Amino acid sequence: MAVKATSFDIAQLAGVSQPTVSRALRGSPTVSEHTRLRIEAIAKQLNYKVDKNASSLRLQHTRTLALLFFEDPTPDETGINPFFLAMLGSLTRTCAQRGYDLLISFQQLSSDWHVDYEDSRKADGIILLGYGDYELYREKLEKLVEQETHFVRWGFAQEGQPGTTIGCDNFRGGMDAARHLMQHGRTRIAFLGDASSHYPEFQDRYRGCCEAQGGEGIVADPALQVDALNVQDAGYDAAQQLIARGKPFDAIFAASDTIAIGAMTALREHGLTVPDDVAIVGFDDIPAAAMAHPPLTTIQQDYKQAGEVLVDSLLKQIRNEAADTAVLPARLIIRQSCGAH
Amino acid sequence: MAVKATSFDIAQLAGVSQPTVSRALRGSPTVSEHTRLRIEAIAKQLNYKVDKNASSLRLQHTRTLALLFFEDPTPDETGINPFFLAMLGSLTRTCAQRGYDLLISFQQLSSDWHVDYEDSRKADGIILLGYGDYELYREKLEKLVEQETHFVRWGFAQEGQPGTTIGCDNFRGGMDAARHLMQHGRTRIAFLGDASSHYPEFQDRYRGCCEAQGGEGIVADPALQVDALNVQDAGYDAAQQLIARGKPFDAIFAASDTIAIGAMTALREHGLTVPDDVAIVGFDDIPAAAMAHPPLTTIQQDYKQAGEVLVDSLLKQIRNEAADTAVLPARLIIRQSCGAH
DNA sequence: GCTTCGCGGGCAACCGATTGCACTGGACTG
DNA sequence: CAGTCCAGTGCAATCGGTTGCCCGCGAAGC
Repeated sequence: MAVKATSFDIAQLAGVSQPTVSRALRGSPTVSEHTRLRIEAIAKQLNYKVDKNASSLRLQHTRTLALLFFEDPTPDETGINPFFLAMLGSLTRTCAQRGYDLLISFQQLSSDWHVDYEDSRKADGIILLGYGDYELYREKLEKLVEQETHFVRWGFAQEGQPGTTIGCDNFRGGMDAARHLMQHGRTRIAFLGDASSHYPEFQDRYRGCCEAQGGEGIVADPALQVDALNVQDAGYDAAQQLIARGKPFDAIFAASDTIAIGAMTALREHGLTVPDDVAIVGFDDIPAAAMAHPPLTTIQQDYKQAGEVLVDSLLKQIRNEAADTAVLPARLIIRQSCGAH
Repeated sequence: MAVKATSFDIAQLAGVSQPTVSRALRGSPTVSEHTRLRIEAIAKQLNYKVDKNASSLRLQHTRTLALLFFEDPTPDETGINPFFLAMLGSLTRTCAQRGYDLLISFQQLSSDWHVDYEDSRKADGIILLGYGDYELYREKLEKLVEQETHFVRWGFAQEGQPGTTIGCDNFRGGMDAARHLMQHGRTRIAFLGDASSHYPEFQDRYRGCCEAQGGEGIVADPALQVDALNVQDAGYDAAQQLIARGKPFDAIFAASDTIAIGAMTALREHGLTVPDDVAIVGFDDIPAAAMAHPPLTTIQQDYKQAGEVLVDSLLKQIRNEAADTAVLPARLIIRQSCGAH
C-alpha cells in the first residue's frame, strides 16, 4: 500500500479541519453541502476509505457478523456439510444486503470459541451453525448468554434453551415424510439417523416419523432405527446394518440427504432397487439430492429463508430488540426415490 | 456485553501499569515471568481478549484475509459455484491454521470492490475467486497492482498478467480429457463451454483438447464446440444445440462438471445413453460429479492444495516476499461416464 | 563507598476516526 | 443599534493497545 490517505490529508487539501471531513463523509447535517461536496470529491480522488479499525474502535461496533461452523465428526477431511454450504451463500448475501461483513471460522466443538469473537470485538454478533453433540454445546451456549454475547443458533428450537435458536420444523418434516411414504403403500419404514437426545434435530425427525405412523395405527419398530451421523459413509454403514438385522422393511426415511445417498449405495450393492424394493425419503434437499440416482425425494429446508431469518434475528438482538426463537416450515419435495411418480 | 474488561482493569488488579499488561500478554521478554504469569491468570479470569480494533489500528495490520467471490452470470439465485464452495472450505481451514481470519464477500464484477477491503483496513490482503469475463476484470486488477494492494487470484495463469495468479493446468487437463476419450475409441469429441478469450480457463481447456486430437491426426471440428457459461441450464442448452446441429459426435468434453451434468439431462431426453452413445468427461470434480448418473469422469482440480497455495502465496506478499504465479496439476478421475470399462 | 550495568517496568505518544462542546460571524428581532 | 439565534466549524477528548525511551533500584566492579 503506497501510503494510505487519512482524513487529515483530505482536511488539508480541502482547507478544513479533520473532524469536518469525518462529519462530511458520514453525512452529518451540520456540514454545509458545499463543503461536503468538495470533501467528497477529494476523498474519491485520493481513493480514501474510512479506516475500519479506527472507526470500530471509536464506535464500539464493527458492522461485522461472525459465522462459526462446527464439525463434530471428522472435522478435517469431509469438507463442509452441503446443507450448511448452501446456507452460507444465503447468509453472505443477506449480510451484504444489510450492510454487514461476514467473518467465517471453523471450530471444534471443544475449543474456546465461546469467548472469542465478540469479546475481541471482531464482530457484533455470532451465527452458530452445526450439528453435533448438543450436550457438549449447551454449557458453552449458557456461557454466551451469561456474557451477554449476541448470537443466534441454527438447530432444533425449543423453549428454555439458552439464547435464540432458529430451526426448521423437524418434527413436522418427519411426519410429512412418513405420511408420504405411507400414502404410497409403505408400512415398514426404517429410520437412518441418530435418534438419541444428543442429536435433537434427528431425534425430532424420528419422533415425527413415529407419530405419523401411529396415526395410521402402525407402531414403529425400534429394530428399524439405525444410528448414523451426518456423513455418507455413516449412511452406507447404517443401511448395511439395517439389512443385516434381517427385519423386513419397504421404506427408508433418512435423517439427511447425505445419509440417504450413502444408504442407496448400500441398497444397490445388495441388489435392492429404489424405489421398487425400498422407497427412500431424505432431509435437507441438498444440491446432490436432485442429482442422485434415482433423484431423491426429500424434505426441504429453505436455506434462503433460513439465512435471512438468522441474520435478521441477530441484527435485532444487536439493536437490543427481543429476538424470538423461530421455527421455519419444511416442505416435501417429491422426486423419484419415494416411488410416487 | 456486560462491560468488557480492558487491559487497564487487569493492570489495576495486578498492580502494574497498563503497558506492562500489553507486554506481558504478547510475551515480551522485558516482563518478568512472575509478573507475566500473574497477569495471564487475571486476564483469563476476566475473560479478557485483546481488542482487535485497537490492536489493528496501532499495528496497521489485521491478520484477516478477505475472500471476494465473483458471480458473473445470474448473480442472485443460482448460489455459489460448487467448485468454489469446496475451495472455500479449504481456504477457511488454511487461514485458521495460519492464524488468520477470513472475511467473505460476494461482489458484482462491476462494483467498487477493487478499492474496498484493503484500503479500509478490513483485511491485509485479498483472495479473488470467480470465473467471469476476464476483460471486465483486468483493468481492476491493474488498479489493484497500482495501489499496491496484496492479492492473489484463482484463475488461468499466464505471464504478464497483473498480480499473482494461481490456477490449475487447464491446457493439460484438456489434453488429458481428450486423450482419455480417444484411448477409448472416441474420435468425434464435442466441447461444451465458452471458448472465447473472455473465459480463458475454458479456452485453455478447449485448446488442450484440440491439441491432443491433433496429436492423433484428428482436426477438431469447430461445429462441435458450443458456448456455455458455468451453470447447469447452459450445459443443457448447449447439448440441445449440439444435437440440433446434426453433426455426429461420440463424446463430449464439458468445460465444467456443472455443464456436463446439464448436458447429460439433454442427452437423456434425446434418447442418447451415456457412455454407450456418448462418452462424457467433465472438469472440476465437484461433489455432485460422483453422484451423477452415471458417475462422471472428470478432471479434478485439487481444491485442498489450491486453497493452501492461495493463502500461502498471499501471506508471502504480505510479508513482502515475492509470490509467483503458479500452475497446479489437474488429475483425471475415471468413473463411468467415459465408458472406460 | 561510589560508579556502572542492566533488568523490570512506567511514561507518554501514537494509530485514525468520532463527537460533545465551545466559538464565530452574519442574519434577525425588538 | 444592541441582543439573540443559529448554521457551520474547530478543539480536544476518547476508544484500547503498542512501543520507543527513560528511570529506579539492586548487584557487581574497582
